[in-house]
Amino acid sequence: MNEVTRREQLRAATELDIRRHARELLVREGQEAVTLRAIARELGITAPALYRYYDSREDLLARLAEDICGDLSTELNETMRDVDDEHLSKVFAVCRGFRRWALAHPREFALVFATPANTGGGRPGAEQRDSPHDPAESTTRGDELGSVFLSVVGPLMAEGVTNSPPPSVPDELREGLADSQRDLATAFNTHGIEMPPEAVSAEAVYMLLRWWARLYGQVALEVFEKFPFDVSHADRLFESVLEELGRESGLR
Amino acid sequence: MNEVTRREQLRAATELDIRRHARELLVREGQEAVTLRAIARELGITAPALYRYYDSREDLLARLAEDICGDLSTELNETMRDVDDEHLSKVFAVCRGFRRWALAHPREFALVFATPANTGGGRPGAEQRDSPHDPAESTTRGDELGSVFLSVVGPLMAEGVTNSPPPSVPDELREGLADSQRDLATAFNTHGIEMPPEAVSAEAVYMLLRWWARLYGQVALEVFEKFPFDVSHADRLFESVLEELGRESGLR
DNA sequence: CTCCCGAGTTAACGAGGTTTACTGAATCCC
DNA sequence: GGGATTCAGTAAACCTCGTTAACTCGGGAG
Repeated sequence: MNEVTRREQLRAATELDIRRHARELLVREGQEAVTLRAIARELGITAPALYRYYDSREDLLARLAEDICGDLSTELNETMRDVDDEHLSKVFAVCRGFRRWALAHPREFALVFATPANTGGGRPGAEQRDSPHDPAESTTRGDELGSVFLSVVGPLMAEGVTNSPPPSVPDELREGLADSQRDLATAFNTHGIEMPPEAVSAEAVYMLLRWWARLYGQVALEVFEKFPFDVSHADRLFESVLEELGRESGLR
Repeated sequence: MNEVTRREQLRAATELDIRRHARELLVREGQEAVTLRAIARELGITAPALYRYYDSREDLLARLAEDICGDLSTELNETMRDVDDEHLSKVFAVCRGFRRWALAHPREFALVFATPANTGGGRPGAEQRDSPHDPAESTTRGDELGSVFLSVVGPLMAEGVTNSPPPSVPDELREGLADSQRDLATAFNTHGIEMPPEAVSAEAVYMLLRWWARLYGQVALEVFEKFPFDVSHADRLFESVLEELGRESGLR
């Protein structure tokens, strides 16, 4: 009744090895250095062998991106462990953790958060393939990261803290946010966070979007060094962004 | 006294052709499709011939990025022509124009605004090369875009409008902003915009940073489709970001 | 009329992704 | 247990790519 056969065990092991080495190459030398042949070389096998595990280089990179999301998730979760139970403290901790991670792993950040999502490049219908990996796993890892964010934002919404001063979402937007409210509510359910549906208000969604957009913008600009001039005081600038966000969201 | 010889004329023409075709490939099929051989093929020449014009593929891509900045600049300038003379209107117009352009040219956007800047990948000292192009031109095109933004922000600062309600820059930041104030002041000079030095206040710089970070974040998230859920109402969301920025900056 | 500069060519190298046909060992099933 | 089967891995090959080196050959300069 050994559900996991020896073959599957070995397979899983080398699969892990492949991604470990791929990851190392990505970190050390950048995305374009993540080469099937280079990975195979470091593993002591030949390049075509990798096709037993992945459909193509592109496929491998996509899987790598999922791994990265997973690792970022666990890192953020660890970060939050050492933080007091104030909801806002946790939100701040996650934001700071995200920034720290992005600055420490620029290449991973670029791969996961700034890669144009197949903008018309691929032939349509190139999505489905009956290929060597569990399709059930595919959505899991990517959403793991969302789970972290949700788990930190959820409590805020549940307590309705966000509504204390309504962030005044523009009327023209309110209607458009309805879809997102539904999406977010089901997301909470999916991730096992109990959430009264009325807590997912338009204001809450609007707040969430603002947080993400500003956090992302600030971090991406730092990672890509695309500020209009050198910002030597990036740390303090980031802190003031957080503070501002907290204030505007009616928190604390 | 014909300063521009026939040879130079031809050279400039094909150089333009090269970039035209490179650009087309970038737009149609993405960055990795911009291949020396592909460009040469479309031009009816052979790949090594391109080395008469560029040091390497990387060099060509860098030059392409500058071209793109230039085109974006002229597009933004044209956008602003049809806008009334209210400073705020112009700022909004530039922001909307930037977003429109980014959504219409995702690959160019990715190349120029979301490419990790050689993060330790290159060997140090690989910067200078005595190569086939005018070095005086190199800084010009990239700054052209900055010029557009400055030309629209400048008037605001000059009139001191931004100070009406001081955006309350945190004390810890004020000191760190001094460098940026100097940078910005010299940038105004460089771009031929007269600007009283006292107008480049810490508040003004802080405001500028916020505008850029939020504009960039919102646009990049849209381009890369990295919002946590589908935002069908992206247009209205963007408008509300602008409105919020205007309000927070004490404008109008 | 020469000489030469320089745009463009051909040939070649090494590296990359991917496919095809194969080997040989582990597994499965009777 | 033993043959059939599955499957990780190999070898060879194909095509594309960036880049270099050695050349051709025409227009401009003296």
